[in-house]
Amino acid sequence: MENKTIARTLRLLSQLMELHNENPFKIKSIANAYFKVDKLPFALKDKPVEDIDKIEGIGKGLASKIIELLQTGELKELNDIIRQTPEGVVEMLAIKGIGPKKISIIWNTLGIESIGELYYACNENRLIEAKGFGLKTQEEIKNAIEFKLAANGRFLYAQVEGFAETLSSQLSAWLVKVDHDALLGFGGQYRRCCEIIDELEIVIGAENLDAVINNIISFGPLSLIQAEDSFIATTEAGFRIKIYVVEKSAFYLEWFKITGNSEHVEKVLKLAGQGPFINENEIYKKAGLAFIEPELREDFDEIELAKADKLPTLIKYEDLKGSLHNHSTWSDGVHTLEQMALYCKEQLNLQYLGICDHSKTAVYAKGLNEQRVFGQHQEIDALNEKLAPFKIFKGIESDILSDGSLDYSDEILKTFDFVVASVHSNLRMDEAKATARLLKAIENPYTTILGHPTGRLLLSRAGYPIDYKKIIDACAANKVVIEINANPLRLDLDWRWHRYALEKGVLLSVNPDAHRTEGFNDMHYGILVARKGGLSADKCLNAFSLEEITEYFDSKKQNYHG
DNA sequence: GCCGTTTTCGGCCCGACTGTTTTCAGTCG
Repeated sequence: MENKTIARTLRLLSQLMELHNENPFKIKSIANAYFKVDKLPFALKDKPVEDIDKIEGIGKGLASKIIELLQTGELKELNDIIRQTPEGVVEMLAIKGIGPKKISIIWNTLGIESIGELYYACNENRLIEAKGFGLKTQEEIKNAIEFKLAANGRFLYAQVEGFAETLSSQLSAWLVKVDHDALLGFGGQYRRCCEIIDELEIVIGAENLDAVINNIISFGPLSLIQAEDSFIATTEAGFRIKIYVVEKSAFYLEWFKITGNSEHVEKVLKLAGQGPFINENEIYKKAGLAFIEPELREDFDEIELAKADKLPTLIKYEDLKGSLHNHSTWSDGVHTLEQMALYCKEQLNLQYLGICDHSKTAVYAKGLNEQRVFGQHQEIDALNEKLAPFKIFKGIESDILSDGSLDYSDEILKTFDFVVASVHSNLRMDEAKATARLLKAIENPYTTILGHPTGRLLLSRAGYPIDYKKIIDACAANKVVIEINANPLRLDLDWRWHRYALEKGVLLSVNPDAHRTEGFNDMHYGILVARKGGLSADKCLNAFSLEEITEYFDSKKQNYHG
């Protein structure tokens, strides 16, 4: 069992114990163990069992729970407490904005045992009767439930990627037997690299149409059923798959049709006619357009750009020369500064690493006070000598406080090579307040990059509302770069605003926000949405070479060094 | 349930913010 699963199990146990009003200190140590396990730099399953209770925060009791999980895959204590809790009540733990204490009241005082009932109770104005609940809380719970329901059956790109690739190879292997020369391709949101996938669309171009159609129901990995124009299946997790089977000669047209959104497809076909087409290139050629990459087929402005042959050369992962905005053990990261740097240098062949640990306000994340900022800078200086020509830039992820100021004095701020300014607290501001707050941070001469601009967590939290145009215009005026936070849960700045930012001359940066070496991998997802947004390498800060970015940081510093 | 011992049980305690209170509890990052 992986650490992540163990950690999640412990978290669930602590939440359920809180729900059942058990000893708060006991709960706290289990919750603490969840954090500790989640941050371990090694896998518990590789550790001798007798060493587990030596880990800080894990004593005999927790060690035995962990060992039980490792050996049996289950935890009796958890199973017992789950049995004593209605399923719907356990599900409520996933609603943002309410925790175990509030759920306990909802369950035990109001007698509500499912999310559906809870939603109904909000509409009937019944929640405000309970102690500690008022109109605002009721409204907030209602909104959170609506958000959660809207996320039902929808998945992050990163969540379906592995499944999709496996399915693709299984289908290919199956096709080799049934129809050797068939063609296969993904379409829809997956091929367009959308951040959220509602449905996985696949097209098969069959040489032997009958053979494929008559046998596909027996394709083992999916329980397919025949629908009107396709074969459909839903996985246990609720993910929908749709497979279209067409004659091989119609494959490219069909592939094209299921790839772009309907407006894009309609507009291009109006120009191109009905085919047949030997490939997608020919469709665009006949339409008098330059080839449009699948990511761009959203009926944004790509057809006009293709007509004028002004499509951007989309950035590729290989264009990245460094990685900015990452964490280390100095704050809440799993790996040390040196491990993070070596990984970038040796595994990823990058030229530089920007380290941006949390600032002092983020106490929960071991944020750096002024003293520790100096300490980290000394370590960076030493590492830079050791690892040259590889370079670690001294950065910080400075909290944007409620009034828009950063949480260090100018004296400290000027000691950094660059500053990522991000919001981590007070996330429920209205648009006017949230925008004003960000504007003030953008106008701060020490701000180099605006971090995850809306604070959203895809499918889980909406993020605070902002006036995008005002924010982007201010970034242009103050030469502030906007982050594309590459964590698949964030992908924030949203790709729909990349084009506007680029038009205004704002640079973007694909930042993984890595908290461990594996986190750098998220840059792949950042690149996918950056391509979708129309980003080219020359407008991407971390595609700058070491020399170029050094110059960029230096010129930014002219703003306050005079 | 963990830790750290004055070695066998007492003390454990992020801070800001919000919404609910009328002094504080719950939630969050």
